[in-house]
Amino acid sequence: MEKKLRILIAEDHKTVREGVKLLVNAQPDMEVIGEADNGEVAIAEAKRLDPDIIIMDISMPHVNGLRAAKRIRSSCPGIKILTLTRHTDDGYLQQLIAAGANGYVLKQSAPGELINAIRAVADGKAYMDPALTNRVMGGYATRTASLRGENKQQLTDRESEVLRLIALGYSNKEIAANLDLSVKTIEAHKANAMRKLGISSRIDIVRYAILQEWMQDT
Amino acid sequence: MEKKLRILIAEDHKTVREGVKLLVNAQPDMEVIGEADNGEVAIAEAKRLDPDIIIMDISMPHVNGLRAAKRIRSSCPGIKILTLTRHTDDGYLQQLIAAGANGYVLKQSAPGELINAIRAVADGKAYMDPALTNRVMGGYATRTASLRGENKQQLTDRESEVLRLIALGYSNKEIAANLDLSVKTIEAHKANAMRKLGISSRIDIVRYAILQEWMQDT
DNA sequence: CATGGTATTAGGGTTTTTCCCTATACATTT
DNA sequence: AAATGTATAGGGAAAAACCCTAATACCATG
Repeated sequence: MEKKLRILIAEDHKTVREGVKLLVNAQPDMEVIGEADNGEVAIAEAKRLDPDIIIMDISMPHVNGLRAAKRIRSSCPGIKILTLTRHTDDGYLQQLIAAGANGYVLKQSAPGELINAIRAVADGKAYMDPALTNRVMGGYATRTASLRGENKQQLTDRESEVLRLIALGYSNKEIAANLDLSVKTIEAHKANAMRKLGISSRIDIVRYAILQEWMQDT
Repeated sequence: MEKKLRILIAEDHKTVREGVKLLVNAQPDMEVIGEADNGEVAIAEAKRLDPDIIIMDISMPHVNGLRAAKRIRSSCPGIKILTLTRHTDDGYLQQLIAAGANGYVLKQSAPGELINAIRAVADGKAYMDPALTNRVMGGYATRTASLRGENKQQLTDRESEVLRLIALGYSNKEIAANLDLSVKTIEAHKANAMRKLGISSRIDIVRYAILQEWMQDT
């Protein structure tokens, strides 16, 4: 086997960090070699561990991901930086590109998206979450992206609600009783949501839920 | 309906806090009205919110649960204090009783144990986790406790392993493949573990796992 | 050392849950 | 008006989980 991709995770939410680790380590060609819960530690760990790729949350305490990215870019130019964020609507996007981030993935995307992004970035490509491509292109690429079949459909509120309850361990029947709907309806929402995310098992739902930090709210 | 029991959670691990909240709010006669992630905040919130009961982790940063318990006992004598801990073997037990804690529950007990404890303490009774009764009684009560059927059997490593994987969303089949065992064996471990804990659904397993902080390791 | 408890493993048969396909009503967009 | 997407749900097939039982192995205690 080839040498595995060595990955450093910089992310202040422990749960998300663990979720990402779970996902990455499940790939045969990747391994998480370190973690950091703020930008300062991320910079130090980057120097110490010399990972192939850093997965970095842009909103971290003390030194945020943007500043950490700039400093790592200058001190360790060989390390690829893949930024991860919850927000679709923040102003960091242009700045991150300027700061030299190699990729940009939204937390609300399917877990597989992150894996795709890691492979792309490791290959020397730039990676932008499909949901963001439009904005960067000034809206021009809307139709193109759709035609390439790469557009991420986002989940409806009902679908998210159902997935979250499934991740928390409820059966379809329990969810149906809870929301006063037919089990059949729950099944449909679940199936539609999973189709949209391109996932196929309960464990994938749990991973997605952890990335969304759904496991802690309520 | 009677007025609900107003509960304050003092616990530094957010995941556990959220797990307890989930469990407590699922009871029709209880509600979580506040949270604190260290002893200092717990003292302040106790004064501000005047809860009926505080569920307090004894090991918290800054001001630990023991000191917080003492200070709350003196400043707000009407508030019941239920301590929650991971350790069966710490030296705090005697001190906590001296400090005026009304109850003591282990995190590794079944979630239902916590609910029992809350009800007992709210009723003005003292509550001690059955697993701890022996130690307090100087070992004398061993047989008695067993005969009362209140002894908590603790999970074996295999049983814990299986429960944890179930909580993470794996099916029995996947777990069997993972551990190289028959699905039947997984079913047996699951059933035995659930019997020991007195629980009966996947959601209970998830709650238990959250209390154990199993959702973050690995 | 024999006996009883419990841990680990697993099968048979039934019940429950989930999965796949299809369908209707309604809103929005084109 | 037609197409798309959302929310709802049914029928029937497949899969998973559940209940009961049981063999083996180990270990402590009488």
